[in-house]
Amino acid sequence: MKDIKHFLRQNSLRPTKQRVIIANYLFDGINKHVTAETLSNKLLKMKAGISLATIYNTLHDFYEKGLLKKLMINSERIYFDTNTEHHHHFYSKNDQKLIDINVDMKVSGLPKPPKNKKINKIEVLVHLDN
Amino acid sequence: MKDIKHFLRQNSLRPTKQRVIIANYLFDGINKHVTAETLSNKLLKMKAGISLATIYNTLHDFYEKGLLKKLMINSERIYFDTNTEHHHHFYSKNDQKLIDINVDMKVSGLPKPPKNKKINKIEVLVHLDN
DNA sequence: TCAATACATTAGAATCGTTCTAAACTGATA
DNA sequence: TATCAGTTTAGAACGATTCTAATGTATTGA
Ligand SMILES: [Mn+2]
Ligand SMILES: [Mn+2]
Ligand SMILES: [Zn+2]
Ligand SMILES: [Zn+2]
Repeated sequence: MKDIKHFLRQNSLRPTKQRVIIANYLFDGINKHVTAETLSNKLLKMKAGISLATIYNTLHDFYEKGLLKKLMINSERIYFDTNTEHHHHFYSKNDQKLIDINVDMKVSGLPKPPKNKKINKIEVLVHLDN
Repeated sequence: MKDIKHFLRQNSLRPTKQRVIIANYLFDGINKHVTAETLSNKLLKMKAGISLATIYNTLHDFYEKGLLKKLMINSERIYFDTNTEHHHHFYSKNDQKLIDINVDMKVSGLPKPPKNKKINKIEVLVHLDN
């Protein structure tokens, strides 16, 4: 992303020092799956001393503006996904890693949803061994 | 289940008062999705004064013996499923409820897994609106 | 330019589901 | 029935996340 400050402003987010650093990292063109912890570690390596509270705040702010997707994969932590298109994932529990599945998959044989409910979205999670 | 004590013994679990009550409820022939909290509430209504610690212990003991499946649907709580067959779910975030999808669904167009990894299982979660 | 102010950052406390600890209890066995 | 391994339990601890409230900063309009 060339002009992160402009990008943040466009999304009604003040381009603070912290948000610029985080947005520069997250939206560098390479899709990422981060947790508060993995992001914090990455920022520490970059010598960016951003508090955990701000990391949580920023992830949620970005999420609220639709810049990130939330993935509820396991009960231990929340993943945020920079790929906001509808897509599926490989998940390796072993190395706690997600990999995007961008090809168009089809689910067939789906039964009707229960009365008065309608399908919002279908999520396929492919668990990997090892 | 007719003989819960025998059933527990068969699974190398001592048929204690608490386990018998919980197993009688969980394995009554109707598949269930419970959390520690929903199970605790149900047991309270049945006037069974079983501590939360025991509820957690028992759910995990049953899980370890393969009598329950664990479902990591969201980051707020762990669901245990009495249906241990491979199957999929409708999930209503709104009423925090899971519904089994027992029909045989097919996922087509799945790409190859990454090098050195193989597919363990495919889980389809159908999110319901409302 | 520069207050005034609305918004953002932060350390640390609080929350909450879950796990751990260690003392009391009980089912299995002889 | 005594023994003891396995179980239950209250309450403490844990860990991810959220909250609080004090401090800092981006924005803006005079
Ligand atoms: Mn939890
Ligand atoms: Mn969490
Ligand atoms: Zn993704
Ligand atoms: Zn199920």
